[in-house]
Amino acid sequence: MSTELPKAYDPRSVEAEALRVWNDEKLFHAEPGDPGDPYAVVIPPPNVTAALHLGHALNNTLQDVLVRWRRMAGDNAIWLPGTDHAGIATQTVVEKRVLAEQGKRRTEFARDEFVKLIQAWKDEYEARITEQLKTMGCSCDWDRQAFTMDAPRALAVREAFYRLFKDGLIYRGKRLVNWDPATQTALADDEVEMEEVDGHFYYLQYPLTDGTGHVTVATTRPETMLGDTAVAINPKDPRAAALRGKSVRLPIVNRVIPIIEDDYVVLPVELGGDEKDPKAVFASGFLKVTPAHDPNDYDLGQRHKLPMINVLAPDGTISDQHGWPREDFDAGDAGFLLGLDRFEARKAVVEWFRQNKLLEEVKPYRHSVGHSYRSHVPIEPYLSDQWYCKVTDDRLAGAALRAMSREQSDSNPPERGTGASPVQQSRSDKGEDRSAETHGRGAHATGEAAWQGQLKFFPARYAKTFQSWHENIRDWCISRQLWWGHRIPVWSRSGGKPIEPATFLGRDWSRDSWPEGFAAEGLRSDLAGKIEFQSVQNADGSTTHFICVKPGHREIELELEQAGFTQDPDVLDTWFSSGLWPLSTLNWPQQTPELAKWNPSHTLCTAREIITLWVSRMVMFNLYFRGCLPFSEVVIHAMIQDGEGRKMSKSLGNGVDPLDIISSHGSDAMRFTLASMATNTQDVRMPVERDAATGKNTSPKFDIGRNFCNKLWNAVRFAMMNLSVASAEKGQRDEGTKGRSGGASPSSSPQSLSPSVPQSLTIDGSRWSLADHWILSRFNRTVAACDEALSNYRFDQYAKTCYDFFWGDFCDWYLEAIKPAMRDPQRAPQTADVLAAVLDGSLRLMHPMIPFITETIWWKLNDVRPQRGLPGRLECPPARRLIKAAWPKVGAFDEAAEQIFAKLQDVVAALRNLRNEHKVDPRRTVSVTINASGEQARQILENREMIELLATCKIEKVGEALPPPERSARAAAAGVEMFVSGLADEAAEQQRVAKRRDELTRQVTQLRGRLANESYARKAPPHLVKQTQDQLADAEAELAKLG
RNA sequence: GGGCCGUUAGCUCAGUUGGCCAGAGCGUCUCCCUUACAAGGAGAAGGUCAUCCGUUCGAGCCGGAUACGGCCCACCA
Repeated sequence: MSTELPKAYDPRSVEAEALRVWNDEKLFHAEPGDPGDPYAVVIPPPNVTAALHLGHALNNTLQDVLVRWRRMAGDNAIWLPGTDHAGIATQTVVEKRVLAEQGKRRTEFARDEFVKLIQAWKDEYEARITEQLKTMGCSCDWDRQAFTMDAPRALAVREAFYRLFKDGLIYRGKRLVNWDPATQTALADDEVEMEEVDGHFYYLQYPLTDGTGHVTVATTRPETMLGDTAVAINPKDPRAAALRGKSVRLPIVNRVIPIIEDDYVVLPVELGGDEKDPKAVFASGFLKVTPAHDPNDYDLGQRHKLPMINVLAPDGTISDQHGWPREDFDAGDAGFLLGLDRFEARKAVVEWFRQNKLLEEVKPYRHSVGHSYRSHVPIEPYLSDQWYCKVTDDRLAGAALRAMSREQSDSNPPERGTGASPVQQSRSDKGEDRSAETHGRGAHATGEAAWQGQLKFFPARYAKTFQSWHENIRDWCISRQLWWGHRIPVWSRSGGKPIEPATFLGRDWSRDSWPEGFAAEGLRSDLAGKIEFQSVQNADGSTTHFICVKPGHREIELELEQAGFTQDPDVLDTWFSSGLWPLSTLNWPQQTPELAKWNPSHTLCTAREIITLWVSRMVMFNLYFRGCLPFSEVVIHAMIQDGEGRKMSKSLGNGVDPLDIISSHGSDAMRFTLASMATNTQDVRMPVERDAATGKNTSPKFDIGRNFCNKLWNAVRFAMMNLSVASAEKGQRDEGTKGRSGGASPSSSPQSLSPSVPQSLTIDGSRWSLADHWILSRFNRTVAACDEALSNYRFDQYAKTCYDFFWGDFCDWYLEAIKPAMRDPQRAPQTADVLAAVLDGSLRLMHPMIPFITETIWWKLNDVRPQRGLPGRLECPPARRLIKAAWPKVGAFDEAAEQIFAKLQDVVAALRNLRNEHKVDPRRTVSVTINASGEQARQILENREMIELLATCKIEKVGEALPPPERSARAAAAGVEMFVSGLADEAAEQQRVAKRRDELTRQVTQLRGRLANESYARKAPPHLVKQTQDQLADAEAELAKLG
């Protein structure tokens, strides 16, 4: 057994070995039957688009801290890992790569062929991500690693879809979606990024059909005029009356469209519009209405029952193949625009108006335009058939709102049915009445009592984000025109294909007319509960039947397909499967013991950007499908920005691989630094440097963690040398006292602590010094502070508490203070008991944050000194592996020892300061005379050894009213006066004294002023007034001594 | 336009219900390779707490306004 440790800590030498042991011994694995309260964390599954960056490292460090902490605290703790297929993001990445490498587009591949390419990418990055997490020391239960598209998760998705479909919470809708013409898919509102662009306002004249003139509409997108079906004017507009009932002839297409009145139309400034509203400034008062290409116009169109004319193809070109009626081409001359891209068409339309003298004006206009977060092209509002999830239903968003902690939500919580709902109702109650009859929360009623008001956010302010999102929620478009994702489990008869045979599944499918609703009328009885229907009336009067098949019934799917039904080609929005994550990772819908044990999980740890995208959906789904919350506490941590304050992201390419940092600083150093950065703030900056030699990124910010690890390592080196010696001696001593187990003294009765702690206070024959009492008390305070910090998810405070205790108290003071005792054979064994116990406790305390180094040291400590602990004072239940060792319990504080020790620290600091100011060589021992009375004199004398060592001095005399020795410098601290003799620098001393006098004078003036203030004396709490008086007295006394 | 967050030392950040001289790490300066640690030790300098007004005996902290920076939502007439 070697106790020799290398002088500098080398993370590489220990991290791999610790990982191997944890892994081989399956120490991250948990079983539902294990003892302890359940504590589960589900990982926010990283996207397989790319490797992890430091933002993920922060996210996962925090989770690992929590899981390791709770595991040590005795919980049955589990951390469920996995990755997300990230639909559009991953497909786009692979499309780009294939185009770059093979020069081929997605459409040149067969669907399953291309999916295989994406699958290969996924395999590669999933492996890299897993490797990164493991190298970071994440104690995930790797036996349960999941992927949002693997078989168990696919089952969960299909089951969820089927149930929502059955309950009327999924419906087919023709709606304006955010269409990305580049990737040709619909985007969720959250996937649209607003960007400021320089555009123009075009003023177009539309002639009135009665030949009495024209109206001028203002638009930034002139090409959409091809789809105009009305011109609107505000009824308050003075011109409205004269135009009532009139119509205009739309240029180019010659369509006759009505002039309608709607107060949505903004009045121009000259007619009373708001000057601050840019719209009013630019408005003409006439609004062209294009229901198929603008969300507001769509609403207007609905209100006025206007036709919708779609003039674009999915790729963003002008097209007559998607709902633009033939008549327009017969009547007008729009043909020349067909096939033009929307931006080319814009120019062509403007040019046409110019040539026909109908272009009144063009003004430059800067405004924000929605762009695809993937392809970065402008979004086109586009009319298309999509699947929607009716999250506006009370069973989803309403339930999520009720789950919120009361004290965190609004101070005046929304009254149900009033406050929050008007917006919601006006949005959701149009044409979505399919689910009315299936409503009812009866089944979840008992559950609701349990979860209502239980969801908490840390920091609490993020509860507002969550709340306002749900109060203003719109139905969620869940279909995506992609190949990478969960295929929508709905089969339909499309394109008027004949059904062969016409009768199957027990009913005649040649009929177009079906009864309303989802009744399974006429079906074969064995199909009950296996399929669900929805029928939709098409614009041409025909009916489309949509059939959702319950998972596990491939034979029905085949039967449908043989009969001419086809499965929907679209896939589900990636958040649909992510939203099921807390359920699906535990293999829901199967009722597994794991599910029963760990759902709800406890804490979700994520970044604020996905509170709405992800957290919301998990809450809604878990409440809906299982009647309980997915987790009760949501921790939103800071986002890591680069040195310029930009978000760290793949697309910006400023991400830093945690493995780079681990190679420059070590995993523990990275984790420590990240934890200490996890404050209550929103963002933290991380200036990054690139190492020219290795090509890897690094940052000096991580030095703090590396230095701390090195300090820990070296403190242990020191302790080991002493413990191994001491334990040998101790063995001999113990033989004389009838075979007590390895130094741990049996707990007789813990001593009550006298206020003045004599140096020789003994427990079971062991003499404990003041420093021993002090460090134990400090340790207990540290445990309490760590518990507090971790319970409140203040990882920075946890890190700082450990840092301050270990470096500031343990290394700087305790280890120094006990050096004389460790050299004294009489005292060494007892002191070693304390040293070993405090070191043991410290390792436990810091393990969740810096697991590798603490685990490694733990093993060495077990070798050198297997039995540790101070019975009744600091219990150290033995454990082979630190990861499974018990979390420390808070013991008694020793106020008296802390007070006295603090005074001695002040005395030492004052002497050191004096030495430095007088430029005394650090190696030179100086002579000190101390003026102190009674109790203080006694304390100084009792701890003389420590003071002399720490201040490199010799205390010559301690007493009352001792005269200052010749040529001595003076210092004051903790109410005692010190003289250091033999200091040559008279000038320095004069300067010091003068400076101190100034300080004191200023202080006295200030304090006198405060006390002279009558209201202060009257209104401030008495103990503060007393304190002020004492301070004044002290300052005046010291000033007097200075002369 | 609505909402949220931030502004504290040269840099990155703490500062708990208002109450000692506003703190830490890095950087800077001085001294020291002392037997755990130079990735270290001892000490020092450095802040009108963004600005203004208010509440209070007392404000970095509470209230109001302004400026700057960032984020979220809404909005492409």
